Amino acid sequence: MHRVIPQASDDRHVRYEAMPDDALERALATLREGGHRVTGARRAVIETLAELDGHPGAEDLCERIRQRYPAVHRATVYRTLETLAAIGVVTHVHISGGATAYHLASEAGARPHLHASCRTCGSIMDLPDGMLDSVSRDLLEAHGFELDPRHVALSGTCKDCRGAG
Amino acid sequence: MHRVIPQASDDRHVRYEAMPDDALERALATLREGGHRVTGARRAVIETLAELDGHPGAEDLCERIRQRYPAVHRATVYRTLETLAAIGVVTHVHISGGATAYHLASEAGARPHLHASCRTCGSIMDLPDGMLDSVSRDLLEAHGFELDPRHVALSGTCKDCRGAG
DNA sequence: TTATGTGCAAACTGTTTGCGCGAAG
DNA sequence: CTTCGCGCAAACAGTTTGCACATAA
Repeated sequence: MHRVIPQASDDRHVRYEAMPDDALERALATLREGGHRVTGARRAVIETLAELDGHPGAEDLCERIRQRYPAVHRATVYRTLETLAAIGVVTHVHISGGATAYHLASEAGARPHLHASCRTCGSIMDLPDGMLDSVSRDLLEAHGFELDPRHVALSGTCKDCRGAG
Repeated sequence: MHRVIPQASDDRHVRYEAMPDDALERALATLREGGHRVTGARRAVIETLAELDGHPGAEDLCERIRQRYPAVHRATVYRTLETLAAIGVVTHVHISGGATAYHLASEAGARPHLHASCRTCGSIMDLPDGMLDSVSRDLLEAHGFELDPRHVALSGTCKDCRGAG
């Protein structure tokens, strides 16, 4: 695969707000620094990640990628996400009863944070990073357990669903 | 080949360890009260649940059940667990990257509690139920989100694995 | 008798893996 | 030219579902 990327000028549902190219180039640099190769598939994954809002799962990414780069295979997306996670370019959070959600670590406004997912509607909300600090401390002191609060989303019912229910 | 291990074939009350009959009968009563039928498969699931220590997943249960009641199908185990959960006879916790864990709600020493699972070794530990109370309060006040702290296990690294790592 | 539960096979979601080819370096 | 990454198919774990038959009430 070569750098023949149909950077659509006719994009109807693609918004380039925060200019992903910047994030893209930084990600590619990190990839090179780690001794990894820069490939079309990897560009595609990073670019798509930069473009998608919310908390897309791997399958969401696959679907979106397929629209522009039909040659990029699902398995490659998974492998790429794994690689990118390993070098810190993307972060992921496991959602109870759903797909793992990914986003670029360097995304604008994406400093470290926690997640909570709604059991009813599946929506995911971001939470302040320090929210579980005291629990973490407790857990470590009392049980020797080192909590990784960013690794899994908390579960419950969101505002809207509480209202509706 | 007889009785290397005490077996229950058509004998309903073979019990080599103490007591699950009590929990079993209570569970069956709840089942009846809810207008559900008492069946062999349901007995098998409850009995096995009472017997297994730790935090077995549905597949663990299936395997154990198959040893004694080979006719009970995996799908039935899942459906039974769903039913029992609905009427409050069993509780379940979703484990990140693993199987949902079940246990009898009425089990000895099984008052409500939280769980944490080790990302490295997969072990599951019980935690005091109130551990996330202040976080719950925060979440509700600040974000309108109603946390269900028993629904998902916290994730991190257990004492042993921290030592080893 | 009759609704409810069951066994079975098959689908399903999310993810991983072995294989040989092709392309990045 | 030598790896590393790729596409592909297939396997995988955990769980759910449609169907026809069995059975508890």
